[in-house]
Amino acid sequence: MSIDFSADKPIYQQLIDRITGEIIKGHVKPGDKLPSVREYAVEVGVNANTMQRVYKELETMGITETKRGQGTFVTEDSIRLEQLRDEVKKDLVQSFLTNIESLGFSKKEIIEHIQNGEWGEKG
Amino acid sequence: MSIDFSADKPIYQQLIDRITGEIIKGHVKPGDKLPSVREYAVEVGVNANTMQRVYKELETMGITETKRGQGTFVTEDSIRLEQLRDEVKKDLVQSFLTNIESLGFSKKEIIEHIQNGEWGEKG
Amino acid sequence: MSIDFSADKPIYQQLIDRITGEIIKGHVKPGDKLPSVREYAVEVGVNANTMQRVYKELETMGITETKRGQGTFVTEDSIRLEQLRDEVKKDLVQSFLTNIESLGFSKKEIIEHIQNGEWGEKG
Amino acid sequence: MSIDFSADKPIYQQLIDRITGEIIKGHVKPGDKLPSVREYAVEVGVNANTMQRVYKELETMGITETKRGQGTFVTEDSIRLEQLRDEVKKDLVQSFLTNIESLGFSKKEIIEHIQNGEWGEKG
DNA sequence: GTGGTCTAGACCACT
DNA sequence: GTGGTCTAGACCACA
Repeated sequence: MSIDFSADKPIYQQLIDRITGEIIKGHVKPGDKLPSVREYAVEVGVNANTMQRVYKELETMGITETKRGQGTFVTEDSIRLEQLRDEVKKDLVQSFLTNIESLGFSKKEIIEHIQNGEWGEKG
Repeated sequence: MSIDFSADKPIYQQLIDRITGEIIKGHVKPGDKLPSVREYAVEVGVNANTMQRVYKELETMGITETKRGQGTFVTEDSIRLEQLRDEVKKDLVQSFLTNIESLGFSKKEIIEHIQNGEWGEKG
Repeated sequence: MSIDFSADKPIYQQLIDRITGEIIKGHVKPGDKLPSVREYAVEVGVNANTMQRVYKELETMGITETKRGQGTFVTEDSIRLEQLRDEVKKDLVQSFLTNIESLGFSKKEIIEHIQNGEWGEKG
Repeated sequence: MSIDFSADKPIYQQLIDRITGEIIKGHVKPGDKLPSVREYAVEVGVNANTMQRVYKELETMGITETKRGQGTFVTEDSIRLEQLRDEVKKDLVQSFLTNIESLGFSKKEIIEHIQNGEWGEKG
């Protein structure tokens, strides 16, 4: 939930993932207004420049739209959001499988490990 | 199988993963001698210092042992190698699940995607 | 206090020992920021790569944490620092005793020599 | 007792320490004949060149004497052997104290640790 | 020949 | 500015 400043994953990427996650989960809906850059930066304790970059990338990805003078909003293009969801899922799985392979594990073994694991929702 | 010089993952990490993978797969066995630093560096087309770093890291991980003037050998401590396998698997899955969660996907949905995907054994 | 460029012990190891010592002595405290790699390198007169290696090793040992773009900090995990102190002390004494033994001295004789010696507090 | 091929201390140095130790302990006496280079090399499983170096350094140190055609003998100069004992002891303690200091421990604390330790002869 | 250390200098991503 | 990676090339100790 919180930002890990020592992680290998860049802070801005962690923030992109978090916001993307909120949208995927439906906690944030198409047309919703995001906090201002400064507000959000203060909230999570990062530099405003970092948050600026996050918003910029989100807009580049077509996830948000900026209305001058009004702020940043989640796009109302729900088809785009569906695309986003699929893209993200595909990338996630693809890079995971690449890792599995290069490290010498079989897909079967790993899936079993995930299913038997003691994490999260038991889904 | 080969090194991606433009990937986000550093070359030396790719090499560590590769060698670790070879050991996990059993292609390289306890007590086996690895190629010399310079030899291996030439083989994969990286600088000798980069390969040196890879070997050093492997030794720190307890995977290899160096006999001065003779070369670098995979440890004969097969218990350590079993540990290694488990650690690597656990880390792999753990970080994947963290990603899934922060991006708002359910474990169930992702596993289905992996199983139905067009990768790996069906690839 | 200063670096011996012609010692048998590598420069980077001397630097690790020095920083570790500063922490053990309490001159550097949990959460303190270390000088930047380049800054410190200039200060002691070594190459930046050498210092980079020192910092990397310290991080691997769990003594420091790096916040990207901000610098390197002593871990705030004071339990880890206590562990460190004990580990270092144990290793120090253990390797000394191994030496004593292989060279054929008794522990008693050596301790007497240390206590009567012209070093340290009496120096 | 045995040679550690993966240790940080060079094999030849380990062997010098061992032989020196045997003399200090009195297991090997002034005038005693040492095994031939080849014999000894086979016995401990090292390269003959390595053992050659060991014998050469011992002679340089004035500990042994070579009689052509007869072999290598521990010097009968018992004053030299006493000197040797003292030199070795002094070096040992000196380097230990240097380490203690650079790592931020007090002499007192370390001696207590040695005395309370669960090693060796309890001497 | 083998690993290990160090330098000099370049380039990159992140904040 | 901060840490991180990589190259090229030199030099060293060890077996």
